[in-house]
Amino acid sequence: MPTTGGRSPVMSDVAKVAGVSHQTVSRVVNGHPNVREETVVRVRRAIAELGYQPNSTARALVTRRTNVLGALAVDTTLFGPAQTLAGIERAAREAGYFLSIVSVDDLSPDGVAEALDHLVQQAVEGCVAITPQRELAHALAALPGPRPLVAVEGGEGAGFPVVGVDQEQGARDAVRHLVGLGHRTVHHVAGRADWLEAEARVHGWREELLAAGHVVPEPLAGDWSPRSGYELGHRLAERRAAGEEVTAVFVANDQMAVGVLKAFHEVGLRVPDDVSVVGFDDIPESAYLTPGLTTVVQDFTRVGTAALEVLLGALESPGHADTPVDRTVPAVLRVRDSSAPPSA
Amino acid sequence: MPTTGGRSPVMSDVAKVAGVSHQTVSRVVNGHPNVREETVVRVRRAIAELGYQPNSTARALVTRRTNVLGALAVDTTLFGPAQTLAGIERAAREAGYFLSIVSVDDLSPDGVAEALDHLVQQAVEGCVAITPQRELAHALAALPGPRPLVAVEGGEGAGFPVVGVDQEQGARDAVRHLVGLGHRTVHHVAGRADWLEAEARVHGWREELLAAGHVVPEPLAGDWSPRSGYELGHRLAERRAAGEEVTAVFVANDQMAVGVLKAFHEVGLRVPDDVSVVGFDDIPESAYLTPGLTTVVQDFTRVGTAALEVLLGALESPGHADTPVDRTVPAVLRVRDSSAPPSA
DNA sequence: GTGCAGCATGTGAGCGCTAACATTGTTGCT
DNA sequence: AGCAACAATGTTAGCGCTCACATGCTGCAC
Repeated sequence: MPTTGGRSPVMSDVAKVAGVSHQTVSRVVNGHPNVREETVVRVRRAIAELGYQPNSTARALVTRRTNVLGALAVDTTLFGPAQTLAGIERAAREAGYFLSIVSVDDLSPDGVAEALDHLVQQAVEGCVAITPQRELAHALAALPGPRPLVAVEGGEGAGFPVVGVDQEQGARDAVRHLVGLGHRTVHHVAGRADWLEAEARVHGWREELLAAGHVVPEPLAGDWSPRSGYELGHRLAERRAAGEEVTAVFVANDQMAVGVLKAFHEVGLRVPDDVSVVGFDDIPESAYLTPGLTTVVQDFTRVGTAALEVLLGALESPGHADTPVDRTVPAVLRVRDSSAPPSA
Repeated sequence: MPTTGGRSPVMSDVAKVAGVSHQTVSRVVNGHPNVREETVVRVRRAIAELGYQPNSTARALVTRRTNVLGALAVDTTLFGPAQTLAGIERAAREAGYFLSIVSVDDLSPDGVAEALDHLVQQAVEGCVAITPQRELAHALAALPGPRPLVAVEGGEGAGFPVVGVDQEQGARDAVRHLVGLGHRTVHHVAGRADWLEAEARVHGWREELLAAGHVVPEPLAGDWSPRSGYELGHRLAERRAAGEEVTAVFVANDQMAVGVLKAFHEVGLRVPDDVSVVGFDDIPESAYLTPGLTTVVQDFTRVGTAALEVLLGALESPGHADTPVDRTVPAVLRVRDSSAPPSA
């Protein structure tokens, strides 16, 4: 058995064993035509014998293609971003790319710049950025960074394509559902004010209420966490106790809805008998809460896939990079037990 | 202003502008000593002027260090793996490494081999594998793949270090808590049978029950999902209706506990008055369920950090690779409202 | 003055690969 | 027969960088 003296075999080692030139080995490895079938077999055998692995670094140096895509993520402990990331990862792998991930916790321009730099240093060929916060989207648009870049969930008009779920439509569907059940107004527990998704949901909620000719109550500002939902749920209960009409609540995400449900339960408010509750996200637990939570489903996997599609498109035809195409995935209302007509 | 004729500037461009040799530029970039202060300044200025970015590929080719670590993840839509991954990512970045992620959905040897190959192709310097399933851990041990490798949450004795939470201790704490409250036995809704964590929790539960001299009921096999918790919750209620003593349940994760809670609620079983429920994971919702869920907290971030620590250790002293050190992070019981002494 | 550290810098080679061109031998067509 | 086209292979150069070594130069001891 031939040896390469301790170091891992390189192309010329294979060439020697197969009795050809290193270039022929390269041709076989890269599937070029015009190599005699018998030669291919010989080279393949030599590769197997030596356990040769092409050196992707050397290849990248000469081809100027690293085959690496970057992903900029925010808090991946949240349901949505984590799901989206998973979708991106799968799509990237299927397209033959590696995916390098950097998550950014520090939203200041410096923090974002550092994260982007990390990606640039790695010479990624393109990048998907999950940018649900306004601040992040702005920083991204202002900073130099990897290009082409596709934004997910926010940052319209910043000069790069944006892919995301139609938040506003989802919110309107939720409100329309409640109004359709006969509620004369719908309260809103909003997500973090600096999140674009929160803003879009507030907007959709308000517009739909306005369109229906209903009163628009003051929204309550939450932060996505169950805790804030719990606190605001109590606030809502107080409003009701004070005589305000509180028969339906649209909560900006399911985690906060969990808190709202608990608060209502504590003060003896029954859902949906006394108050209807509609959430957003459809986390796995939602169907099994008590009562089962009516919510708006976001297909995060599809968002991830779509984002990668757009990115790959930009990679293939760099000319089109200036004409950002926004891709929107529809949100779908899933009705369960937490929403019902108002009692009398 | 000097130009590089369209192409991005390389080291020799900087050298020309600064009036030094490319090697001196290299020294400045890499912070070598023995460069005159004035020269450093000149080179720095030239770098800034040209917007020079060192080519990491070329550097990697000659140094044989890619600065990339790999992460093999399973279903990142689950709470635990996603959290762990986030911890790994952060630790990797802080240590100056890039992190390339590949998630494996196909647990067959072929699927795992493909995922590993993806990492090897990329010439990662080391790899963290999240391996909660027995099958995955086995495939990993049998297959050639990136080395050094650190396993998270499973795969003891396979020849590489393992980092994880002490599942068994967590389970025992949960059971001891319930037994301490006066329950004469504790039922168990288990996780997916092919998961090592599920197995460890079953084991801990059984041992603790045995140690307390109590009856060990037949565990119910779930699959981590709220749905299975719901179904098995009903099964448990039937057992109770049939006269069996069901006053306490240890559920292998919080998501299933959500389903159990719903099932109990449907049949009029009050928690904790009629039955105590203890979960595992402490997902963000747990504190805000009704009632607040007593559960076992796993510090996933710490697991991720610890895994990377072990990996970096192995990277620095390859000699020690043969003496796998297992690192275990303790689990902590968090008592809330869903557990109480049995009634009468 | 000579010798020899030691600092500051330059020179050359080569990492492992692919692209471009050069070189054969083989075919087909006039 | 003669020449073009093409298939199969080899040869050379170079991607952008770092390493090892070579070269000057200063300063200081003898």
